[in-house]
Amino acid sequence: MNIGEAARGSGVSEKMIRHYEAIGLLAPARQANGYRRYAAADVAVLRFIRHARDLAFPLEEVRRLLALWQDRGRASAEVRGIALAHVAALEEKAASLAAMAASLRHLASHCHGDGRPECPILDGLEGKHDDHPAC
Amino acid sequence: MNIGEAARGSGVSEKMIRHYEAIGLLAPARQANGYRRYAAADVAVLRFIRHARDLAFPLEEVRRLLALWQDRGRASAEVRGIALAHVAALEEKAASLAAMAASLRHLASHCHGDGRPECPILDGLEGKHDDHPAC
DNA sequence: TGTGGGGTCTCCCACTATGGGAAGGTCAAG
DNA sequence: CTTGACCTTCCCATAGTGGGAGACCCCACA
Repeated sequence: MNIGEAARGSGVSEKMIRHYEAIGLLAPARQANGYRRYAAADVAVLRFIRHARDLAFPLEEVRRLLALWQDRGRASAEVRGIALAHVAALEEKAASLAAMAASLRHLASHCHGDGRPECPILDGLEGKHDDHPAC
Repeated sequence: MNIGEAARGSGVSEKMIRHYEAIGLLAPARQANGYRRYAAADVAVLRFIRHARDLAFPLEEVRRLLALWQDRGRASAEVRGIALAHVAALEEKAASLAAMAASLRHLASHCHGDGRPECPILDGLEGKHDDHPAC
């Protein structure tokens, strides 16, 4: 099948399919006219990549997971190690974002939000209350 | 003061100070020799930017906040609107990352993580259990 | 036979935000 | 006058995705 059908079958855009090929994640065959030809196995690889990306694995980790996936004799311990490290990274980033949200929400909670110019949010960004960070 | 002192005084790297100038967030004076000269007000602007960036405001929103900050007659309602929209965006992203972490952790919890090749994590990425997504 | 339209090819550029590094000018202290 | 710290501009890189241009390829339809 051609790239369009592979895209529809995998849920990966044509652009990204070409990109993944360019960085060596897959190597589809070529037809006489230069078109890429995708076998069912290629589409499976694309789906694997998409699922890994849906979990926000960086492409370099996708590459490692893909290699392990295609290695019949791999030890599941290695996969698990990658996965748990990524879980930790995700949780850390989520916590960091949640902390920012909480801190900004706290600032906003002190802001009247009316037509007047007084604004504790801007004061906070300015650093006015650096001496009273807790409140 | 020169850029180095402004950097130390604001916590913003020289590189980024020049970048912020290039995109029009501040406009320091120039000395005869071509060096940038920063007044205390410029450093205050840089600190404001840094605090906004610490809360992950995109630079385009920093620009709007900066304009409001420097506008004596602004309505705090507009600031509050920007801030709360950003809080919502942060919380949404945090929730999304937390969901990914939970889902990957769930996969990993079924993985022995020993020397054997069986690996539910890779199976999940492959999409093997698309018919039993709940478990 | 010609034409239109849809698919595909390769390139280049854009985005966000940050940093590295090169090649060169400036200035103060020794 | 040299040395070293500081400053300048300019180019490149990162990660992942998309947009678009200009050029083929192929098939159907008139």
